[in-house]
Amino acid sequence: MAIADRSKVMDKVVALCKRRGFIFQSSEIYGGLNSCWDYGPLGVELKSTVSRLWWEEMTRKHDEIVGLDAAILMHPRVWEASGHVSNFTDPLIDCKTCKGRFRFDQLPVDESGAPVRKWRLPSGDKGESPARADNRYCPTCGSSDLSDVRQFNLMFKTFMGPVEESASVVYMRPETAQGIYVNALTIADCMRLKPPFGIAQIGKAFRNEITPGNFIFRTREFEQMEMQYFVKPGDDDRWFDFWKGERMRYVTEVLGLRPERLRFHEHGKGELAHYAKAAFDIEYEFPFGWSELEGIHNRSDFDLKQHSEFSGKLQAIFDEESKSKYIPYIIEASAGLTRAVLAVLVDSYDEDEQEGENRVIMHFHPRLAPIKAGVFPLMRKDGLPEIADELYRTLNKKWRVFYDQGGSIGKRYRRMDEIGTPFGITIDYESKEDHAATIRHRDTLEQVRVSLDQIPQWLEKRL
RNA sequence: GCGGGAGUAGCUCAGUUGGUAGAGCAUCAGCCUUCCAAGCUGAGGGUCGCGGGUUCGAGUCUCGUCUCCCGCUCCA
Repeated sequence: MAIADRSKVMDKVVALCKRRGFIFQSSEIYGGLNSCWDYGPLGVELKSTVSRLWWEEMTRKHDEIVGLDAAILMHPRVWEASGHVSNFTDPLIDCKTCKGRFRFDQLPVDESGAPVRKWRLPSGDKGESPARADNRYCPTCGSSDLSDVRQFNLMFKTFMGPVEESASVVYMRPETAQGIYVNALTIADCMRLKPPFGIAQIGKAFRNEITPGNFIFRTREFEQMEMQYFVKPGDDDRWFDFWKGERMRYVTEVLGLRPERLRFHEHGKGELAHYAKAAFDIEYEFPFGWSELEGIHNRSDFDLKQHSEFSGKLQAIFDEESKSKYIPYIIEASAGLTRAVLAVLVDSYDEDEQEGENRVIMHFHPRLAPIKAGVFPLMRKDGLPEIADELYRTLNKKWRVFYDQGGSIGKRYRRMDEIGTPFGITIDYESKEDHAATIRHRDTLEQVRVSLDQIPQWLEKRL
């Protein structure tokens, strides 16, 4: 069941995704576009299933969590308040000797002599252009043969309106969270919510990553599933722990990822981001190494304080007990949808080698499988296709089911194994007598005989 | 963005000193086949990543560009 060389799994999954219509490169007939991927018929089924399960997990299981779909383009001031304008703009330089790349402000300075090199720092968004003169060197190889400073802004810019003036510059959101923060009080009002309450959102975000890569793991256009939970200050630690537990349960029970490939990491004080009071990562062991799947953060009142200050409108909630206003704390559960899809793909991939034959199997949980069952007439004659076709039409009203009468029965099973279809339903000659079919299980290869009119219920129980 | 490697059919590849594109698998049609792929017959599919240049002629030489893989940063 296990694949000896897991490092090859990425390549195999990428190839499978292309071959069988899960995910392929954007604009491929024009040579492709770096870091952009299109989700094909099976990929979109898988992705939307993962996001639907997340949505149900949030908004159905918790009465106090409501949904939102905010615009991708937001007022530019939002990103000043959030800290993205200043923190997402990195001055970087390259070492010409060892080819390393570093942030300018993290380079060590040799104080022994008089300043030799004058640095021209590109102006930031606020128009500041600090000039500096000193002796910086490469922390790796010690060389002082360094490139000029270049400004990397991780936010995509675009223009609002037909005229490209700087006044109309807007950013594509680099995270979905801010859409929730700026609407939080409106939503609390119109839904009559008091802390603790949550707002869930699934949507695209854009980051001009310096180095995208690893298939859909890090892309410049990506999809997030975020739930921001608003609580009273003082309750935040308790809710932080609560959501840690909820999210750990989700990745194991709902996504069904193998426990041995999951680990949980609570950040120490030194590694916290500027907005976070506490952070907890859920990491998955991808073929390329341990990487973050999602994070739970205690963002304190940082975000709403910032928006209060920048907008001039206090983002606070009235507390009946104390008759005073307070800015709620935010516990954030932020997951990468496209990362979850990748984790499910590589976690499911398996090869079964017998006598030189190689069977590729995607062990999707039936709940996640893009196609739930294959319906096959054993022979393409003697009325078997008609029976199979009728069953197919019945089942396909409720689930995505695939009808196949081409090739030997074994070949049809393999085709379904490769795309992770959990059940193969075969109509044989006995079906004409007993009105039943054989259902073959993808993982166990067990076969059971189920009456034709019982099949919908039988499937229902297992999906 | 920088350094290294690569780009011929959906996939894996072949293509001889530059002479005008092939194989296997896959796909489709038909036949065969009574439960775990690759038996038979036939068919479709490539302006050789894209764009210039050299040449009578370029998959083959040259330049540019795009994309992918491996490192250097960042994070969902």
